[in-house]
Amino acid sequence: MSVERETEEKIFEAARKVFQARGFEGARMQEIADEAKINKSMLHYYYRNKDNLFFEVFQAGVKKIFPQVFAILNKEASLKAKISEVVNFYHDAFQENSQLPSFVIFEMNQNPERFKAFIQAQGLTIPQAFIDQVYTEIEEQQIIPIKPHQLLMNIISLCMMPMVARNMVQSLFKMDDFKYAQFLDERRELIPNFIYNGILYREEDK
Amino acid sequence: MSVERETEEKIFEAARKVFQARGFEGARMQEIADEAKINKSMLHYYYRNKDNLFFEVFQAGVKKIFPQVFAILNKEASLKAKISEVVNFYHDAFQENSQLPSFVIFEMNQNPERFKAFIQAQGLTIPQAFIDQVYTEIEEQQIIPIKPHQLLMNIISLCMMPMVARNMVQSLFKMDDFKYAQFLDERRELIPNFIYNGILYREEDK
DNA sequence: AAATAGTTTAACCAAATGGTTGACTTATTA
DNA sequence: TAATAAGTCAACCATTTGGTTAAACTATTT
Repeated sequence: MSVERETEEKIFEAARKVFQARGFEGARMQEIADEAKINKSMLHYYYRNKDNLFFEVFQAGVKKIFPQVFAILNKEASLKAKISEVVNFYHDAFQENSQLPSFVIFEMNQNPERFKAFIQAQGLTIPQAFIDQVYTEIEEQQIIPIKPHQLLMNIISLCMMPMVARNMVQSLFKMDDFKYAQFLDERRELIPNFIYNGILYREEDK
Repeated sequence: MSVERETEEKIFEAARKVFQARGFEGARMQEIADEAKINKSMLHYYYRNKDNLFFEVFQAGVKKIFPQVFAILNKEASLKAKISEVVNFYHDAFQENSQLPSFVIFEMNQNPERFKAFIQAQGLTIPQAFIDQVYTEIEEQQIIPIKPHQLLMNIISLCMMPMVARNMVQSLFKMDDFKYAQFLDERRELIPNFIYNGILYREEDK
């Protein structure tokens, strides 16, 4: 690879940008070519067609979101620590690239069948270690009874929703970009406490 | 209006269906016409162009999501009761039409400027009554200190995310439609408890 | 019932879009 | 250095798409 980034890589990066911003249907091959500063034919030379190029971008997106989170859930650590780490991961990973979750979610809704296969081929499943841990902590009366999937859904919801619905929330809450960044940053501490309080077992509640 | 639903209404309903399923860019005027079982020219006769028709659908969507929730938050009731009611509202309203939140959020991201004006013109703001109530309950040491906007963000996140990311979550959790409906139904009870535990003030925590 | 206004349709149209072609240039190999 | 392969480009193409038009049909008004 020379000093100049190779064409294929430039195309991918441009495609990522355009697809994430506009979605599959809204993206134009010409815009991707312009963004990459190359001829439109190059897109087809390297990626054959729009579907292919899109799928590469989508795949890469999914791989950025889930494997790391599942890795964290698989670690040796307390539930509390894991939750904090997941929350921080999401807030770090998508601080700049906040379009990614929205992109993956929307395109997944557009074509569920097509990507279900891919996700399952990748072996992306909620780790058994996490499931076991939740049930253990319930038995030990450290947390209240809650299904692991529900708990994980809560964690993901609290982290991702403010990114996915960013523009909607910014409008409703009348926050500019700076204020919203601040708002998201507050959530790093708030969410883990909120979640852990929400599931903490307490003698006097019984 | 005759026994036959009027053309304009048929068009709107078809447009709603197609735009919500495919998004603005993915929607085809011909598909809307087919869905409404009328000639494509009728779309332009009644709604002038695609942008117009889309905006009508988008507007109606926003009005279905927010005003009712804000009305609930404005009521005379305890915070706990309001939270339960909002959660139930979301789960009732989008049990069938679960595409709506995803649609509004995605299109809002596509064109933030255009719709910011509309949302503010509608006077859609988080009710002052709710804000005051949160601060009052904090002072009375009924709940822990939390900014009202953060609390509301948590409520909305926990309710909407499982609908917005439905297909993604279904794939990851390997749930079929029936199981997922069950999963969502469990959340009706789970979320209010989870939230209220999460913010409840407790002597011994201090 | 004649005239007018509102509604519906089939046939068109221009622009945009994903994709192809064939010539040309640059790098690699023998 | 000649031949071959890889990479790049401008011009082109077929199809799709939002939108228009003008004629026909229907309901309303005078």
